[in-house]
Amino acid sequence: MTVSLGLVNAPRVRFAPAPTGYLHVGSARSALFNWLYARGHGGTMVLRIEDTDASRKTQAFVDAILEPLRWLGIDWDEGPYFQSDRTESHVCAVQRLVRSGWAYNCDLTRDEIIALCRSSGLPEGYHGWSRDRDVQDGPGVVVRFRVPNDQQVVVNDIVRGRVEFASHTIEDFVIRRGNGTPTFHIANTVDDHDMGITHVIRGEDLLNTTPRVLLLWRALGYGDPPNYAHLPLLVNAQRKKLSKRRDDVALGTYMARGYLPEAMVNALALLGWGPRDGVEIRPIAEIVELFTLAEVNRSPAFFDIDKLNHLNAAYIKALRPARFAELVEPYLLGPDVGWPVEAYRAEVVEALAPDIQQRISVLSEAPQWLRWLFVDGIDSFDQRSWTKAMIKGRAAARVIDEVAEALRELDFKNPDEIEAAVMGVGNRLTAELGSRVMSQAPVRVALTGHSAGIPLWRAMTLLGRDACLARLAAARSRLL
RNA sequence: GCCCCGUUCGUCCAGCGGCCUAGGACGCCGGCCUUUCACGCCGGUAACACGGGUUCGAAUCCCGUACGGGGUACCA
Repeated sequence: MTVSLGLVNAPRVRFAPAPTGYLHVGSARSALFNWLYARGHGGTMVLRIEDTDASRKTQAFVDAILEPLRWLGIDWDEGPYFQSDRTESHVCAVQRLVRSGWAYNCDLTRDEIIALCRSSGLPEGYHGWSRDRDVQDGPGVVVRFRVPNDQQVVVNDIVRGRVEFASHTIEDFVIRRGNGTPTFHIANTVDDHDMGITHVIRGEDLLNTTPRVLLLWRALGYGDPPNYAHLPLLVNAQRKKLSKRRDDVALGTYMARGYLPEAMVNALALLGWGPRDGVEIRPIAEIVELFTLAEVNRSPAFFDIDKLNHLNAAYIKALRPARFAELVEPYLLGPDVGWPVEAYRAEVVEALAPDIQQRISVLSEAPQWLRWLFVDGIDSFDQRSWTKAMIKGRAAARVIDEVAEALRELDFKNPDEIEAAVMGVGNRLTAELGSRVMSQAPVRVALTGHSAGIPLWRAMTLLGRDACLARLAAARSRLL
């Protein structure tokens, strides 16, 4: 391998996901930490798809990884390379190991291995059974690595420090399957070497495989191995490693729900690491600057959706109205949004943007705050809101009648006039009836179907006089 | 079983031998603002797993125990 002199110290990292059909938040975090390290050190980020069996080298599987990475803004300088394209090199390495005596053939099945353990009284496992049997290669015959008997294999982990493994606890693992394909260990070793990887940054679940790679590395005469950094796992509320089945781990679902990539990346960066100054919400450029691998935690982190929501809400609030309107549009034009697409008006959404931005934490919550604006009339009232404002609220019918009367006079250009009219009714009735009458509540429910919403006067200006009067009348008729 | 890793508020993070009466953030609770809901602001709740060392001094270093997790495949 040749390395140009000026770049000798520039690190090369790699993100090496298996194509499983989607990108996992844990993988995304690994990708991010690799990326942070590379970007912070003028390094190179290599993307390598670990499709050892090649059956998953399809555009769909690859896109399922690349698209979320691009969305997050995690870019790469080389690749994607495909492990399946490099099978020849891997097999070559296996052959070299066989020739040099570091690896040998084995034709034992799982059952035979178990039987051997039983009959010899050894604990279950592979005890070098075929080491000296001189098995001939052929179909179904695997190649195993001859793990040295009494050696300490040391992993100098940037995150965890020195981790030692006694080689006798590692069994002679398979490096080439019975069908001739290389396994993860050998492929990884050869690829990391050939690609000049200087730092392997990945999840702690791979820590135990590292001594094997180190052993292979040495047997292959590769020289100094890469540096390793094993990140703490991301776990669920039960403190188990995030799993596809149990947990909500696909990046795509977060994308779809309306999390902003900036917020997602910011949140991911805070899992297993934190800036010393305690400032959590900050631009990625600053995180790149502050991030160091040695500061990464050693204990598992729970991926807390509440925290994510908080970050996302903060990022949404910070959006300029025009930008917010642009980003939220797909959510307001969705199929089950509840109003016809023709009703949608982008300029109104932009005008209301600040009102919506402060009320939602994910973009997909936007429609519920704007429904009243785009529907033809209120077809369903929120039950609790109706009960409170119309039934329990005092004098709802009179409020509606008098507000409608007052509104007829207005041109609806000025929200202040509308406010004065509605509040005037409330104050008048309060004086007349001798106890507080809230005029805003029934009006709001009549016009929007809900007791919670954006400032009423603004909403009414947008609705216009005719719509307001019609909705007031419709609600009023339900009160009889 | 064996191997490896870990353990600071419910959660995430800070703390790298004295600045700790342990700090920030999320959540939760209370208050202020407000004739809606929010936002914002103010305040509160709540943690160094346990036991031994080392040291003048330990959340910080060492050992052990407990608990949690990961790995233990012809998955990666």
